Amino acid sequence: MLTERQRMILNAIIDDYIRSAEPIGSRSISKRGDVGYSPATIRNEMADLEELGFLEQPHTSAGRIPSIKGYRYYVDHLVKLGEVNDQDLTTIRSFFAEKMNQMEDVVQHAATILSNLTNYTSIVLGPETFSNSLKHFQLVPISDDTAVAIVVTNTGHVENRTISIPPDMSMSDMERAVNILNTKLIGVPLIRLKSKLHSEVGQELGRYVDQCERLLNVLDQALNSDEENRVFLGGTTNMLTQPEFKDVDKVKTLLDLLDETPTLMRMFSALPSGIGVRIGTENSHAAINNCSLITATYSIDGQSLGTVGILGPTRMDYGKVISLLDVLSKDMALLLGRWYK
Amino acid sequence: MLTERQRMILNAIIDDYIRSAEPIGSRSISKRGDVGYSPATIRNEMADLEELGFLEQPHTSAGRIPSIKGYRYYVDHLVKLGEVNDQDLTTIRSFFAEKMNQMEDVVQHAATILSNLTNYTSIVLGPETFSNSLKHFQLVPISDDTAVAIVVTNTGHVENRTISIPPDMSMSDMERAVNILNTKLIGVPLIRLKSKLHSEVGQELGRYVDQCERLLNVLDQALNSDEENRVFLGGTTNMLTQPEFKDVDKVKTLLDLLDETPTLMRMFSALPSGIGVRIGTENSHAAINNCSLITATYSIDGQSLGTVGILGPTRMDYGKVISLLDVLSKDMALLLGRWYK
DNA sequence: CGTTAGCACTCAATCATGACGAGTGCTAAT
DNA sequence: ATTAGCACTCGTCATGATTGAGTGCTAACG
Repeated sequence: MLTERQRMILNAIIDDYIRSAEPIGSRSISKRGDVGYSPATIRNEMADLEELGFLEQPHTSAGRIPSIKGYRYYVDHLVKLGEVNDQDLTTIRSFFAEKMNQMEDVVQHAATILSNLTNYTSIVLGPETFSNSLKHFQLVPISDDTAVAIVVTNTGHVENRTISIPPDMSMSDMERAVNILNTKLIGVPLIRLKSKLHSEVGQELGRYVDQCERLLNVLDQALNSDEENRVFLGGTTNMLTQPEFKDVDKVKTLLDLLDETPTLMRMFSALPSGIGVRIGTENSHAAINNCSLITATYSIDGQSLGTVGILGPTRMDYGKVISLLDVLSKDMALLLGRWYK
Repeated sequence: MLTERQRMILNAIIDDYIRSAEPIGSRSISKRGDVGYSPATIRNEMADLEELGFLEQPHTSAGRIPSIKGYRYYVDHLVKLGEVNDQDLTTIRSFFAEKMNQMEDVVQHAATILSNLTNYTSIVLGPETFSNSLKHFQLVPISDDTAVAIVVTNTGHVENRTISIPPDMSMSDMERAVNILNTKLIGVPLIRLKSKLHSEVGQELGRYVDQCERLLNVLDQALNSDEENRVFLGGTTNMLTQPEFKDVDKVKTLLDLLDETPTLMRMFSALPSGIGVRIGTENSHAAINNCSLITATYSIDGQSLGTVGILGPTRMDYGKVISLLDVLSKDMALLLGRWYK
């Protein structure tokens, strides 16, 4: 489809544009060591590339900038995935070497590292919990009519809710209820917990415990695990250093989007496993139509758990980011293994 | 110190400036219904007020804007604390009416309400936990060599950490250890937990349990309660709508500050109880030298627990914000009472 | 004597103008 | 097929004139 020379020129333009953020002229390409043609020749090729839709011209007498299609071709055929910088690698390793005693720490760390190394914004989706199974359930009373319900999953994830104890419920009733719940529900995936609670456990519980229904209702409500806490961000302000965000209004729409956890969750739910690249308008959400989102899923024993992602301007260092995400997603999976064995 | 008329004019200027964000001229003050003087008279008074340091002039032929000193005087003597808007009040009440089953939810809600109603940024410091006492301690093993340590306080606050189980430690040893810890440590304030762990419990534990030291070390490390999670923000992007933040660089320094939880904690640690107003350079941190921070502590049974705050431009609706914070801090204390009785 | 009308003055903001330069497209020469 | 040369386009920047909001001062007024 494209001649070798066209590919070379396209590649050069995009590389330069990624660095400079300014339209690239024929002269500057010609002057690069690796292209042995005069500006005029380059110009001809550039005109062709524009006609084919790979380049755009902001205005008549300006240089060319890559179009979405151009970036897409670059990512699919041209970009070379360099090794990750040695220095970056040691940064990752030393950052991860810290003793972390919560899964959330690992995920937040990953987000921070990513944004630090790239100067873009990182979005990391922590391990999903709904496929975890119940490991331990407990009620700790903290006053006459309130208690804390604690749920521990097989991965060590802990959730807690304050619930109201139905009046007239005795201590012994509560203990009995907890015992029944534990024997009946351990090993059940969280996602099936609610239905199982009502269908099977309900009757059993009713036999031994008064006020059973009210307790069930309260628990029912408490078991809505909050998926929203899975999203971790890093370097949200890095975008402000990019020239494409000189304008405060653009910044605001972007930052507002980043604040909307549910929207982010939805964005990440429809991603391919492995590396995924969404360029500009390929993103469904209008607020990031001049951004690119690169994602990589991480998995343990073949089961995909979550996603690490980098959001940057379309003019983004694809090569670096892709290889970085690749390395980091694997390192992260390794680290999370501690909770998953 | 100031004549009645001067106070009146100063008040008018600040009120108008808060609304318009633009230097106020003598003519516009004169045209207001409540001031019965010609522009010339106003000008004379304005010149005096400037000489006294209450007003500033951006440049010779512009109107006047309030100085820090002017705002200070306004806050101390002039501002009238209106009733909170009825509509706002119902917003608060209905927002808080939702059933919330975690203390953090209440605090996050408060931050959200505040930023929504004011269009400024809210910073809320949740209840401190270090004066809480231990209610319940537990270890839940999740694999051969890891377990989750769970700490529940008397206020229902739950913290959890993943710890490594020393090899060769038996299940029964662990159970025994947990029992000892529970009997010895319940009721002890978190802040004294670590020292007590080593001094008193250590020996007792050593008698019954092997590997006691290693277990203690692991626990020791796990008990570093993270004070950082006390900070909740709302409406961080609201600032971007303020004309004083048209400039992306200013936005960045501000947002970077808001990301630094430890700095925020330090800022909030030196606040007066009750309502506090810090105007412009009265704030220690350079990044908010053109902002004002208004704070209100909330307390239960006379004990101050945390702080709600609003960060806005110095040109901020002090009257509205102060009365709003006053109402909200009390409502919030009421709601938190559930966990504190 | 306090208040106000009038007037000269200042200065930021706005807009039109023109020079500049980076870059293009086309054509003709190599 | 490649390239040198040239006319042309258009955004950027500096310049200068214009406008208008606002001031300070002075003299007149009640």
